[in-house]
Amino acid sequence: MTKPPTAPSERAPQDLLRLDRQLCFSLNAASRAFGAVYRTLLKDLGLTYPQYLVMLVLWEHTELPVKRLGELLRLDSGTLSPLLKRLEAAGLVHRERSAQDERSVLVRLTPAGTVLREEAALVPVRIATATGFTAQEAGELRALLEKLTLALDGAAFDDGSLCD
Amino acid sequence: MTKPPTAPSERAPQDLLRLDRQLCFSLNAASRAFGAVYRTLLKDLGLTYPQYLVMLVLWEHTELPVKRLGELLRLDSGTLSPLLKRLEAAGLVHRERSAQDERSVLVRLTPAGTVLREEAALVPVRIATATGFTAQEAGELRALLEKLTLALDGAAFDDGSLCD
DNA sequence: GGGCATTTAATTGCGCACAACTTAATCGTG
DNA sequence: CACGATTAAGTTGTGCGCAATTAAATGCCC
Repeated sequence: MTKPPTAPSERAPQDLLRLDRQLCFSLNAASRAFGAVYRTLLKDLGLTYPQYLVMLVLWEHTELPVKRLGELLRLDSGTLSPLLKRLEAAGLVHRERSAQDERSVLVRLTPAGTVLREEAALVPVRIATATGFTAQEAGELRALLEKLTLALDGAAFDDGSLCD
Repeated sequence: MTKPPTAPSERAPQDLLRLDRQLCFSLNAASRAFGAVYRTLLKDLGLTYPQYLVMLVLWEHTELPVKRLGELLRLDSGTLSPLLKRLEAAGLVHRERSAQDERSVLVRLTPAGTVLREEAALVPVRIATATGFTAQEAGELRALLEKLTLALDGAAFDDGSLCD
């Protein structure tokens, strides 16, 4: 039942397979658990979790093109276009072609979208409570996650071992 | 532009909002970055990332009911049923009603599904390389994620502040 | 200025995640 | 044994994530 401590360099393939499963899986599980808590908290606001992320960006920037929104959230137009269409149907955002560059579409908060910020003010507090994390733990976790994301992004593009 | 250091107990709502965004978002981003790397690695095997997770469980347990599979992966039949149907169509698993309990469906590896394990052997190694993480870092991250998941699961169910 | 590559959104198609519901088998209690 | 409650899978519908494609505007270079 107990696993003998093994030096990293001597790990057997089975251990790697297990370790791997646990890391990618625990990340997946945590992400979905987070989503579940957000979902219950956001139900009253009529927002999904990804929609909430978009609103968070807009509450900081007020108006910005879809392109920039996608860069900030790591999402492409295939995801954002229908999502923004739903937010527009809900009356929270307005979309219009940029006058300077007619290819670009500017997303802007409506008054209703701006007001929603007040109603959403409690969400982060409740989330922080739900995690039970201290600021140190949260910071530590974020640092690890950002390091991981950076490494994985790099590997996906310029690591030859992945693209054989 | 620079943020003055503030004691956690005195954080203003805006800071909480930002911190919150960064934590849930970095988790989301890392999870999707992970998925992207797996996707490229698994393309040759004809597996999606969730399908790979199912196969990982099956490679350990050989045969088990859908119910148990769902518990291990935190997925319900709404997700697993069509996924398993696709794995069965690909010839990797076999499904049949349990004789003991006709409500239950047993999922079992086919010979092809068993053989696929050999082909998948390199995946965890490449993933480990892509993360660039030491075993310590990976362990530390997993510990934080599991603690987080546990806290979030608890909050979703028995925390009154979430269900008002 | 004309023609071609690039950029930006939108659309289409597929698979996953989840809620709500349906169906069928089993359990429990009288 | 009967009958209501519970349990396990499957189905349906909605939304997200992403690849691939399309359409339109812009930039560039001769």
